[in-house]
Amino acid sequence: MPADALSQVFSALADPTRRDIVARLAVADATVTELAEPYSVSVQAVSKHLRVLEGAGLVSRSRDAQRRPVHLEAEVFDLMTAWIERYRRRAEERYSRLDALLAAMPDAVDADDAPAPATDPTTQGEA
Amino acid sequence: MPADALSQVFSALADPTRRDIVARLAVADATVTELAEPYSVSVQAVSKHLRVLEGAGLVSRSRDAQRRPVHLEAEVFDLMTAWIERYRRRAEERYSRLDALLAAMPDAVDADDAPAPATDPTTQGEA
DNA sequence: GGTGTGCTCAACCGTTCGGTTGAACAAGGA
DNA sequence: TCCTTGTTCAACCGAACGGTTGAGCACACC
Repeated sequence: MPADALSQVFSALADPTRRDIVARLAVADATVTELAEPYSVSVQAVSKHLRVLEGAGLVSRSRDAQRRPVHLEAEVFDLMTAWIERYRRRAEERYSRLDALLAAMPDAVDADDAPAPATDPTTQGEA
Repeated sequence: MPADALSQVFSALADPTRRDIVARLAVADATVTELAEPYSVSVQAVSKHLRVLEGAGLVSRSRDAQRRPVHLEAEVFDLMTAWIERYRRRAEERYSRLDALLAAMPDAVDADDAPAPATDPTTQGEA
């Protein structure tokens, strides 16, 4: 079962080796052995990492004789950015609202006790 | 061993339940039982999720009698955004360069064969 | 055709992960 | 004081993860 796209992308990037691979692919396409060279793991391990990255849509592979050049696909990044921005923005709006609230009632408000007016219950779930 | 910050954040958000928790915390702070209510898992499981989110710095917890209100910390998002933007931008630059290259030499260039000029070897690793 | 190279498939291994249940702790309310 | 509520701790379980080694496949080169 392929899990949702966002989960795949985040979990693909949760591994430092995979992030480093992405970083290197951002400067140039590379083959599996080229990618494996700087690490102290087997080529097979890197091949597995690439399969994960490909599954997440972060990377694509073409054919060049025996070689399988790996190419970074930048579009998927937008998926993450969209998710992140959505909730960051919301959180920030909430702070502004809290600031306004605190400004409006200048005494006796314990910040930890705010009952949270729940202003925007729409579009709550992501799925 | 606490793993690097970026790995923790990405891996924390790789779980759909945890992402949903973040989404809900973006609209208002909540206690553990409140957060657990909509899901079909035990409160303990949610408590574990929160520990992961806290470890990643995505969330903070205060005290209110027996309750432990959970609060979304928006700053960590910047860490991810910075990483993502860095490599997305690089990849896009590379496409522009490739476009320019292809425009400059209108014949006989096999895109898959580019030997990768390694334009910016500095700041290659992230750690 | 045979050999070497690049890569993947398959099986296995130890660790981590998400979940469970059961017990414990902490604090307010009767 | 006892009880209930909110939360965490501890032990356990099955599945997934990151890694290994060994075999196999696909293709270029001699």
